[in-house]
Amino acid sequence: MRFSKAFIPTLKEVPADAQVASHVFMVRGGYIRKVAAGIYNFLPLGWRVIKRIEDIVREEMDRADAQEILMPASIPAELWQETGRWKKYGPELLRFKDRKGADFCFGPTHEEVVVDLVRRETKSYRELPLNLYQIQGKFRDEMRPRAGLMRGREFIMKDAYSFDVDVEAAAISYKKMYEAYKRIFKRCGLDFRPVEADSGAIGGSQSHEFQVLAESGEDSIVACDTCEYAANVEEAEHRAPKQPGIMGEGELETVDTPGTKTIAEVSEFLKVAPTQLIKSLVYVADDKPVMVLLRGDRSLNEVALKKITGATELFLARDGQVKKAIGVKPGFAGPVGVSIPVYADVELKGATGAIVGANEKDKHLRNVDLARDVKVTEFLCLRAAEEGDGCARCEGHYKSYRGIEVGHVFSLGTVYSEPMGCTFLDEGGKSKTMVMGCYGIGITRIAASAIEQNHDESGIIWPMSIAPYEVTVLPLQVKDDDVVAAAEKLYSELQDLGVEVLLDDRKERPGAKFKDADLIGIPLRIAVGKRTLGEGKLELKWRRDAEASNIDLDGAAEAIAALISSEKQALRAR
RNA sequence: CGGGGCGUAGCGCAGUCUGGUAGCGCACCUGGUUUGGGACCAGGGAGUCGGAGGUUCGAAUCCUCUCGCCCCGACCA
Repeated sequence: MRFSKAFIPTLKEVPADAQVASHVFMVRGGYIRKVAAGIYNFLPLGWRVIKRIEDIVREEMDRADAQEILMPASIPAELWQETGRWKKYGPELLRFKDRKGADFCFGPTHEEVVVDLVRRETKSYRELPLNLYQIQGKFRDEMRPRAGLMRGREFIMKDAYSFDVDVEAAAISYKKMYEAYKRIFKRCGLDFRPVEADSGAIGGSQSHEFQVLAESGEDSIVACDTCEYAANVEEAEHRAPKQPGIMGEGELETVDTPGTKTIAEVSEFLKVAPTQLIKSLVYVADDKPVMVLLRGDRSLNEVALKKITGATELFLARDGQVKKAIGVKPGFAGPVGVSIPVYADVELKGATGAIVGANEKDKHLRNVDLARDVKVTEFLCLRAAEEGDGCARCEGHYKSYRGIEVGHVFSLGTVYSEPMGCTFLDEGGKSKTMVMGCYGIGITRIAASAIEQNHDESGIIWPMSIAPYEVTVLPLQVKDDDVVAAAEKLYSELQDLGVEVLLDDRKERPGAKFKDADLIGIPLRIAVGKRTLGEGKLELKWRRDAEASNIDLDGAAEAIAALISSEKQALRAR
């Protein structure tokens, strides 16, 4: 492609609504333009990146025996009513009516449609396993779209659905997808971790998120420094401590703590560390109040509490509900003498000398001995994991990271196949329900996360595998015939070798071309200038490196093509 | 959905408090000089001041309503 003919509107200034690197550079580099909140145009460069990512995903999905189909974006409400999601899915589901007034939605995910397809066409165990996938625009009316392509409302997703005869077979399908995902993200040049995720209310047996490690990520994850264990902090288990988290001595006493409602205020007022306090939280689990005890500086792992209580709906109690349950508003709530179930974090087992709310306005209790003074229903691992905690699986310790979720694999069991009657006949002629899995990849989010992970102050640094072009050729003096001729020759030779090349033939000064090249982030840059041309050389620079080097003009195209293909091989082999 | 902020030329912003000819930088067009890290000079085109209503002799500016966008939070197969 010739830059002079290309639709690549680059910007010098940072758009006011962009905060994160991927958003800033994709707008400045002429990759995307906003149409509405969370909805974007993909310009030629942006679309080339998406297509390259899609190609990698297709290759690996096909290799894992999945078959590509395309389902509609518009889905009739009847299908969603069958599974009850028409009611359950909130305002995030974009609903609309056709001219006859029939309800439709713009599919945010396609379980219903694919199950409907498979239940009609697949009748025998001989046809299973079956794995169908599509790459398609999805719409989710997010409350708060943000950060460009990182969290959009309309976005491109690869979604796959597996159908198996039983749980064991489904586990094999799951594993195949898990392995395919690892290959996909590696080939995209991403530094990622598969992490254990909440399989929660949906009921499946397992679930993994694929998280790209990046400071700007929305998710918090912990990963063991010794073994392979990594998990979303919403979900992470951790090793119980050997010693109680709070120790002290003294007589149980009531102290006045006027107006101190938060942990910080109480610790400030009593001149003790927050670690000497016990945080008493009242939650409502399916309409029943429960109390949770944590050390003052910890936070709750809500998923763990959900599992323990078996509740499908769980939320922090409002002031009035707390008052009703234990007779005092939050701020002075405590576990001594309450009649609702009390779940304490294991860290508090054997705790003495703790400070808790007195269940009386403006009063706290000091020197509480949990064993002596509190009726604890159960000690459990309840707090959210933090950096430095002991690993649940080995003797290692956790490091914490921020992550961007680019993929999610999920075993669904029969959650959809059961209500929709997706069955088959087994060898004995008996009707059975298919066991499913679903597997998503955020195609557009991969593009954003690749930039989050690979950029500097000047712009993007694309991995070779997903870059819009593999090499850019810059003729530096457009009025010098020798320079132009050499650049044109190299350009056509590279094209003949099948290299994706962008020739910056614009009548710009060298500085402007360098700046745009850095911004756009094509991994290899060849500068054709009269300085080096006189010695029969071209200047070659990797976008990721600070220094350039010279290569011979003779055979340059072949040498460049070889560099590109070995770079791509390296990503595959990683 | 709660809190905060912003809508003025394609982009970034000033002007709004204190009503009185709509501005600056970048980008764009023309001409000239420049040419290895976003050149310079001269000239030029471009804005229903988000929208509707109101107050006023007069509204970008004051009032009411509304729409859009951004940030924080809550939420999120």
